Amino acid sequence: MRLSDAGKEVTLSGWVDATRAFGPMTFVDLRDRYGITQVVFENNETLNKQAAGLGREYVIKVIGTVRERTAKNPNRETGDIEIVAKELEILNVSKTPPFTIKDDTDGGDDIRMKYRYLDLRRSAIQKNLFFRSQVAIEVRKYLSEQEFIEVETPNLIKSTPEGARDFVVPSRMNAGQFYALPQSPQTFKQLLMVSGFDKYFQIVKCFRDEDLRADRQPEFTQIDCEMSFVTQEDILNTFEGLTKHVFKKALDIDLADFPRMTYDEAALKYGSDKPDIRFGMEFVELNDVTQNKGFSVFDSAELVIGVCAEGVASTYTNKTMNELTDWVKRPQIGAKGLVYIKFEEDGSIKSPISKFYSEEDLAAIGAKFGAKKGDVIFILSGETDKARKQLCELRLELGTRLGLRNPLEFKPLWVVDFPLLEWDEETQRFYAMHHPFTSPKRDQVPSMLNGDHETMKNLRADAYDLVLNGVEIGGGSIRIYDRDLQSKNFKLLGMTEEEAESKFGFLLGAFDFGAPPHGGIAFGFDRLCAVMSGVNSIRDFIAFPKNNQGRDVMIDAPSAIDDKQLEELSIAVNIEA
RNA sequence: GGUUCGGUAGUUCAGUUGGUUAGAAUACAUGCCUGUCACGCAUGGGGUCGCGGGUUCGAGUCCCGUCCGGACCGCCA
Repeated sequence: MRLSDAGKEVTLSGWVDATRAFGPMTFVDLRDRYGITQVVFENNETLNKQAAGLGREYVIKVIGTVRERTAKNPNRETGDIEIVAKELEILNVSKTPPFTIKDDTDGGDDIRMKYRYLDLRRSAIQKNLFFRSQVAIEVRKYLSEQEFIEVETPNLIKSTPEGARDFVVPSRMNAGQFYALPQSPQTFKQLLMVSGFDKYFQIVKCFRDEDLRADRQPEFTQIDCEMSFVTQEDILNTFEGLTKHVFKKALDIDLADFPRMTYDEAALKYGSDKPDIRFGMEFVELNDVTQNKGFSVFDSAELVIGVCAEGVASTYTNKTMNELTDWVKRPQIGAKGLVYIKFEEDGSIKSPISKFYSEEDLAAIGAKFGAKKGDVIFILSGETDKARKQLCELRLELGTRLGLRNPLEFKPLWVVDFPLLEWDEETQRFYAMHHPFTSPKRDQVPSMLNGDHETMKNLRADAYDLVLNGVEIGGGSIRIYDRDLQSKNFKLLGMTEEEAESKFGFLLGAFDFGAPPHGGIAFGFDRLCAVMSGVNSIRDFIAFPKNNQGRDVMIDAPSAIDDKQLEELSIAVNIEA
């Protein structure tokens, strides 16, 4: 209700957000999903008394007249008006809620989750769910216009212990056997391509029984898509279009064309397959200018690599340097130490390694970065992959400290040309980098069919990720659609022919009946909503999320089941007491 | 499996080197108040300091164990 409604008689229902009583008059803030409206009770002793007795979160219905206020409240959208009540009905009472239902609630995560239905009354969370709904609507609109068809695929499927752990569901009618919940509808959408649906999508729940994070839930939602008769280029264009459409409609932001970067380039420049390109600070390799100068740490390192932070020489004191050194030495990062070179404003160069390096040596290192007066270079060294990963973390931390990671600035990019396979030393076998249905690049098919071990390591796939602000929000690939190539891939992944047949026989069988070339992509829908809102945690974009331990503390799940249920399922629980 | 931070009033937190009866804000209750909107003022009730053990004359504080929550590493094709 706004000023234009003044004079109207209205009926308003909602929850009591707050009451302010002044003897003969009482103000009640009435809250519903549209906002908060002030109701005033005056000139009616009975009604006023009743209103003054209302508790927080009582559900009431008020009949009254909209009136322009004498004392307006510019901080509230409804602040120009109030409802002068002539009737009040208490529809329900409420206990005092355990935390305040405000945007800046006093409740901690724990108690908010336990009373999630109250937490969901807060406009901050409601806003997130409305946003999520809007994004879903825009996704459906865009894909429908492109002639995609939404098809539901089953949730009770077959366990495939490749990849993430499955959640399993025992079958009562098939004693001793289990369904698995899908980690993704991957094989079904490929079968839909074999069936000729051409362009498929589904906004779908997926399940993975792995440890959780702020941006990871055991059940989460994907925008799952697949297309036939397409190349990687077609897919990137289609879904870049989808992303732009959603940003325009939901946030009124026009995204520029997405840059593309190969996996190798991302590793080299950012030490990550999901680089945050809102800021520069690209890696520079320093082996040539740092080694053979007598500093044994660098001399013995496989890789010496650094980043340059601009203009921090004067503000980054010894204390800051010690802090950052401790930070990279934490077990989560695992660096042995941190070397810095300060290019002071007065032209001097300061560094803890200056006894090994002459002024010219240090200047030469600086030149590699184009370092100016006032800049600081941070250097890590060690085994190549580790050093890159550690420097990636440091770069992000420095970016955060320097305010270069504005959560409401959006810089998407495609990372392409992922390796097909990853060699695991421990188990002495290959794992699929994306998944076992991913196709190698077309020109690499012959080497995949005939190559040696080293060749396999270097195979590149038509696999791609959509990365937004350092977060992977989508990933996909062109699939194998040839039976022999798929069999070869399963074999490379350490599966015997029998295993491949029992796990994926249905798919291989389908490939015998005219499978079209196809490929697709899946977006993490919860994550997309969170990143678009500039938030790291996906929990407040999910109505009823689970905690770090995978528990729903509101309904107290998971929980034990009756012996009778166990018996029906032919299951015995075996827990050490 | 591991690292790390936390657990004190309904809630959010403070609590010094181990030392009197554990505090604040807010919420709640009662009373006053005709323009508040974080209303104000006054009064009041409210505590298994997560749990168990230990050290000590004495433990919210120190030690060990354990449970719970947050963030992270491993893991997440």
